[in-house]
Amino acid sequence: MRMSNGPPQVKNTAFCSTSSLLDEMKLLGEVHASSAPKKALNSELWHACAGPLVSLPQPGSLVYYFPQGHSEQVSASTRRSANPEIPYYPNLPSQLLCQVHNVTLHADKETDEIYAQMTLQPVNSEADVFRVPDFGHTKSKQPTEFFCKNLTASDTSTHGGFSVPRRAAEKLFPQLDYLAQPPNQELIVRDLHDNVWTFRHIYRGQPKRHLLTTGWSLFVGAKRLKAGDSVLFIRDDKSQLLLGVRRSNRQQTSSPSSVLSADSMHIGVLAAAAHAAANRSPFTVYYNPRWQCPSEFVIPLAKYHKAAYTQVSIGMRLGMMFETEESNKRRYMGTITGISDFDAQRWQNSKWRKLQVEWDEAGYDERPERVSSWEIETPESLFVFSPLRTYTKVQKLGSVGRSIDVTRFRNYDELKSSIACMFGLEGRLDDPRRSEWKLVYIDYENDVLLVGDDPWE
Amino acid sequence: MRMSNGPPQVKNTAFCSTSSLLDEMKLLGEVHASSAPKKALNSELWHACAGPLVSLPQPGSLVYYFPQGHSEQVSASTRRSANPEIPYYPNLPSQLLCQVHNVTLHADKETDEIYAQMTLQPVNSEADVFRVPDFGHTKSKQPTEFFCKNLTASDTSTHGGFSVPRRAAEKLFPQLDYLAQPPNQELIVRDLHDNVWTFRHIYRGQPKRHLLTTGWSLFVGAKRLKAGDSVLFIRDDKSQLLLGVRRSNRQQTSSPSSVLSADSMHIGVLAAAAHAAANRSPFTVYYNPRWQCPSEFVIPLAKYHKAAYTQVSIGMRLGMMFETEESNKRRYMGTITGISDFDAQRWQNSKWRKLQVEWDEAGYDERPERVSSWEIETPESLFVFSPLRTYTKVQKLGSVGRSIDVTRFRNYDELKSSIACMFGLEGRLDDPRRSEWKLVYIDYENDVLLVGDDPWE
DNA sequence: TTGTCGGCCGCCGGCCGACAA
DNA sequence: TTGTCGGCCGGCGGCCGACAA
Repeated sequence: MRMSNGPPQVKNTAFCSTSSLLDEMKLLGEVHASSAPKKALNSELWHACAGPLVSLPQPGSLVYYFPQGHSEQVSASTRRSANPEIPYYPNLPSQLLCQVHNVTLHADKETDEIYAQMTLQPVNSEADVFRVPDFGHTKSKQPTEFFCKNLTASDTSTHGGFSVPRRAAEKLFPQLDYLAQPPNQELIVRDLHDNVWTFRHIYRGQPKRHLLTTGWSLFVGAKRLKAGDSVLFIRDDKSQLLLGVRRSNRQQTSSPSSVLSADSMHIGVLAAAAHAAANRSPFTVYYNPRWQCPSEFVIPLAKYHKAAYTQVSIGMRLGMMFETEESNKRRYMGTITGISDFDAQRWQNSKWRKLQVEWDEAGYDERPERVSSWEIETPESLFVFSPLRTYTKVQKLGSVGRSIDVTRFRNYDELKSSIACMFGLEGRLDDPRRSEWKLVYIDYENDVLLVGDDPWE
Repeated sequence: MRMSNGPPQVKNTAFCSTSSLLDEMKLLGEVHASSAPKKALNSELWHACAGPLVSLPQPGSLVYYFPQGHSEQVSASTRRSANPEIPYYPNLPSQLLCQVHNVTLHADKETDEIYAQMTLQPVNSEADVFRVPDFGHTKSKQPTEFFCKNLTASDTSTHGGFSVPRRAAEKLFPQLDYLAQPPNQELIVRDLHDNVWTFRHIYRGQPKRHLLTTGWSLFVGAKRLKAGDSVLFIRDDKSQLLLGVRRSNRQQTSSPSSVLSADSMHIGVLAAAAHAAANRSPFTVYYNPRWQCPSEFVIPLAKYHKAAYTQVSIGMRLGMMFETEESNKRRYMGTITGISDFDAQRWQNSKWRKLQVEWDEAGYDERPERVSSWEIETPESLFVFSPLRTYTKVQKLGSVGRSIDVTRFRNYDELKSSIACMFGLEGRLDDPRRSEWKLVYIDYENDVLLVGDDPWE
């Protein structure tokens, strides 16, 4: 990583930009356009719409910002890759250490497409960190009271209503009075924009099933849902029903902007970051998790450091999580076939998409040919002691595991021997035949390491 | 105006960027996204939708590009004015002499909102001009076979069809067979995207009137038209019917971009222009004529020079054209109350919006407090020999006038005496009582000066 | 000349169980 | 368990002239 030196008056500018930052924070509580005050979007619902793989950095935390990744998002939006003739910004490193100042959740009024706005402030090192007050922003994980259904032709046709999967209705909806003839109730549900939708929920037919009838077609029409799109329901902490929409990839419109040319947008990304880097002043980015190239370009430091613990080499096997069409996680396996600069011309020695991968399953459904080291799991990064296919279960381990602070360790060996000591497993961690402790898993988002045996077996 | 000096190897870079420009031109014939080949939009229809006040520069011509104006368009789109903390580009002058390389017409697939894409190449002076081949692009004026109607509640309700103003039906639609009972026909009409719409045109009712019935509601639904929006019909050179849409100002949605922050967009505008200026390389801008701040930021040289001929001073009367709610031109009168830098901090000595104006009619309907000298008409710039209120008629004079090349003259006096000489009017042009030649009018778009008497009186 | 309304008719939106995947 | 279909009923989409601005 290239480090750019801050100007001599770093302290001063940092102070200036901090006060303007606070102004900005006040503004953020208010409106984007000048209309009625806007409530913050429901975080659980936002994350449910975002899918299981999307996580956002915590306000106050440190991240690396990758201009290349940001530029890729612009390319995906404009459907034009960056013009090679746009100017160079020699003072802009390929990764920029930043403190996250705030993260706000948004959704497009028209399409319900979710995105996040982040304000990042470049810092020289962790020592520079200005502690921002905690605005009560808590990490929101994928809700457990959740279901997501891919809409069928029947669900979206004008001919009928919505067929509710049985488990979903029983887990999420208020209990029906099954003695009534027929059993039915009125559901009151809110979407991301806090619009209220009411649906008639009825249990009828031969055989019996749960259906949403009256009110459903209004919703389909308003959101312009098509077969293949998904709807999801969650119950929030006040056990209010909420619903969201995920459009199929095919449905992604994202018409080219009529505001700014693709070139100017790419230049804007780079110039804004370069200016912020030079002055240590905050800058604002939007992150659209559900677009074609879903690589995050704001990487939490802990997640980034994971990659530093791991040695990768050509021929090494790797796993990587993707979202399935049914909105679940699924790990795809592959082999590292090359390690090189993704863009040797413009971003020499950048860590962005440095690894070339050949995927075991060459589905027409596109997986990237190039990935970054922090996106993948390697045998070492996962401390493999058991077959890879069981890992998804481990990620549900949570409470039965034990945790230690990963950041205390300077390298993999220190970490490993400390784990072994902690659990009385000296010498046994490296031996795949001793399987009392089958699984070890790092939860990078929470900076903790979980150890436990497989509770499912 | 500040002039920035080109680098020593100007010739070289100019050559390089020219060849890339030709590549770009080839690309422009193809698609924006990678789908089926796209036909060029109908220019007459585009201009009809744009309204009577919008004109675009000719490919190959010289213009001044104003970064401030471009930035204002971004502000209008994001509804956020430029952050004062965005970086300075000391090498970017407030106006940039450019050659227009191409102009392509576009319309948003979703909203039919029109916009134009222009590629501009900065040049040092007129001598630098690289003559681009003429792609047969001809200037398209407001079509004469044209009508535009503001939609009423009845027009857009689901209850009925569209009431066609009588003159419009008789001038534009194919003649009905008035012997039929009732007289009716099927109209086949295309929109900007070349979609075909068919309407039943019927002449019925008591008293008789022209109506569009079957097919109309589909169109209203698809375009999401509301009362207050306008539709317009034109007949092209092959006497095909075309129709377009103009949304009411109230209806302008333009939700904030989820791609780039407003700051990054503003920076992108400035950095792209600065880079293009430094390298004399082409850059691309989008111009959205129908947005809130409709000031053009790409000004034809002839129009710009007009302002140089004219002296403005505080207290001077001025006229300026605006579009009325009925999509007609209307001149509003005002008084110059100040002449000063619009943004003395960032754009010192810029000519952009240098004039402060107090308008005679302080309608709630917003007219700008500040304008640029080339946007206005002053008594001198119009060579006033007759009351202002007749000028709109003169602009229809066209063929009965005579023309001379305005650009030959270095100042107003030279121009005036040459006109006088040309028409044998020495000494009489300045005398308001000698009225054989009542009116003199400059058609800035065509670089010609028209002289004639008022054919309407 | 043309905007809005009441009247009226027929199509399709929408609720139902049958049936099969 | 749930996707699709045929049946069937009623509300509203949509065509009409009356009437008035």
